[in-house]
Amino acid sequence: MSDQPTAPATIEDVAREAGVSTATVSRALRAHPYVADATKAKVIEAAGRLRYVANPNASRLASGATSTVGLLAPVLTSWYTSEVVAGVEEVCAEERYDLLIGTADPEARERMLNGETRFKQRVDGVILVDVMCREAGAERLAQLDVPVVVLGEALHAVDSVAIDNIAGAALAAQHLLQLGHRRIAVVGGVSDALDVHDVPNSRSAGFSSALHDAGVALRPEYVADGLFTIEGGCKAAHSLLDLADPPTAIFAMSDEMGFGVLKALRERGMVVGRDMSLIGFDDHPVSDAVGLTTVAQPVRAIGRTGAHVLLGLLRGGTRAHQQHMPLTLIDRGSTGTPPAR
Amino acid sequence: MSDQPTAPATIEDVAREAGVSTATVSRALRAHPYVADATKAKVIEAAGRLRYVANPNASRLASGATSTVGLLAPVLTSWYTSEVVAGVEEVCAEERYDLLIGTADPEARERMLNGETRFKQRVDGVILVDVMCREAGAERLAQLDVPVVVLGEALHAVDSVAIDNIAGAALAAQHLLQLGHRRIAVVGGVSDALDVHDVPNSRSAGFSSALHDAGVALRPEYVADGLFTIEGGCKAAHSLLDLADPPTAIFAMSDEMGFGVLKALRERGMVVGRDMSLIGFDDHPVSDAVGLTTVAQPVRAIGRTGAHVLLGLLRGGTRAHQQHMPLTLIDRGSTGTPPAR
DNA sequence: CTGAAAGCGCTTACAG
DNA sequence: CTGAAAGCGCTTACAG
Repeated sequence: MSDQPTAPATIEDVAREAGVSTATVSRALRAHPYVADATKAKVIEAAGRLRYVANPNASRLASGATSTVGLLAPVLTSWYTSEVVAGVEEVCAEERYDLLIGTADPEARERMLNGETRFKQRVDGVILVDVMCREAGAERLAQLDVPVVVLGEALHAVDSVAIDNIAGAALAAQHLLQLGHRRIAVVGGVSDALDVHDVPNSRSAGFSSALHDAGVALRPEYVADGLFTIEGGCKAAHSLLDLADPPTAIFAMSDEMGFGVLKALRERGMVVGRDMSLIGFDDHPVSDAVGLTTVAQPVRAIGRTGAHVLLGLLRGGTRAHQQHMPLTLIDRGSTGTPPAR
Repeated sequence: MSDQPTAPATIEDVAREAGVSTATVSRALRAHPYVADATKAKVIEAAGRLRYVANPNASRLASGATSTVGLLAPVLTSWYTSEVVAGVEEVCAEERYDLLIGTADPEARERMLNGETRFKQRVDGVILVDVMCREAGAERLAQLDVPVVVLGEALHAVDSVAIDNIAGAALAAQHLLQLGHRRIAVVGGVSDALDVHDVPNSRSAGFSSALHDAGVALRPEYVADGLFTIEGGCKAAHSLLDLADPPTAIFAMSDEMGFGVLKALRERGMVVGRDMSLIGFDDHPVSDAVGLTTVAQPVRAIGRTGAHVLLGLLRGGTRAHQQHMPLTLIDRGSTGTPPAR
């Protein structure tokens, strides 16, 4: 009857309180079948009275399951990653899984691929965000003793959730073409991979092939590296504007590079949408404020879907393979018809 | 000698391999004193050969420590929070603590204050980010059986790491006053608390008292609610600009509200820094791109410091009490002298 | 449907 | 400095 503020209640306390064995308590509390309804009610009632919560370390040790999902990402602070993480966290919380987060510096990534990770014995499954492991890396991931889901990159050897970057870039291209642009530039990033499935390469491929389909060639001097940063986008835009025959429209492969382009335009006294058309990619939360037209991707949904795919695997489901999330173009006025020459 | 890809090595395997007891393995691997150097070397060598990693659930169950830090925040996706989380994560990784993240919806917050949380028995200590528990809540937190550190709000009953919001807002006020502004408005947020220590109230207090010290009154009609969102900042700015006698300068209590103000100015064809001076608060990563003058706070350092304070407590250190992080004004040109009437 | 008992893989007094 | 043994708090065959 007396409050015992120290030492949380154990399963034995509950068993005693309910007048059953600890085995029965364990079964009753986890909705295990074959427990008489009356018994179950008694146990739940006793557990509630004692504010009993099973010690996760003990149950994990005994059962062998960790009830924890590991999440590895290169940076946590980008808008994209934090949104994905939030989606994963939501689902994990709903499904009563813990989320263990690790930062994926190159070494951590390599260790992960080798199976010797900080996650060892700590997690039931792993979600990789924007780690870019390529198909070769995916094959090594598939050998791991825990299921893995990769987010942001479409893969075959392991389950993945991604967007169709080729189609997304084509969407941007078609929008600019429809407005009448022909001198169209791209601000993107150089990739170390030849793989068309990585982000810069596939957006680049989708964009240039859409131009090509319309009979417009992507001139080599219209391709500038923006490093996927705001500052890089700014510099890239300046270099494009310094050309003898500058473009009338720019596709920035990310909204953040697009912000840099906006900065460059402002520095030159140019008005976006009139003197220069600009379209981004992502739908960053700031894009609405600055009026940036963009190809929107459902970032939080990517995180949620990834978590659901992984939890499905953990529950013995079959592989979901590649999931492609939908893209939509949002016109905010940063694009317009090309200015008269 | 043969590779056993299944079943990770246990402490018994290592003990056998090294020819010692499991107790000695346990001591040797955790740099426990009183282990002969030769023995220790033998054990470390054997553990390495077997790729042994102690099962965290077993060691936690046996030792009673979780080696895990819990982090609770209302939203994970704001730039501010994700940056703080990244700082906490860095330190936790360095110090070999796991990080367990939870979202602090109002109910979770209340449960936390009551000590019945998802973190129960899972963590050795808790970090609260932007939860706004006030001194009364802090006193309840102090009763918890684990140490707690609060970030973003200066408190007495528990350790806290925050900035001096009053001084920061004064910094902004002085900057505008120096430029010659007298008709100065504030875009902030209404607070449900009377407490001068919460963010909107203290920034508001610091700002108006700095104006007052210069003999300038903050007119009631120059105070607008921006809801701490981009959209809210935009609407607030429009309402200020619709006044018969509009201000010549605006202090936005957050950079994101500042972005909204920028949007409103653009919508009205006004040029920031010339037609209207604007200063924000935070130093959001986009602020550099849009040229927003702001009061910068060291967000990642807040996270890192908070983690260090908590780990110090976990290691038996004494309370660190309030930590105030430094603020700096960054002039990016969105402020200028008032326009001639 | 329920219980007694073994076992999960560590850590830590307690002896020596 | 080291080992035998108890114990951390659960889960889960195995019987019944």
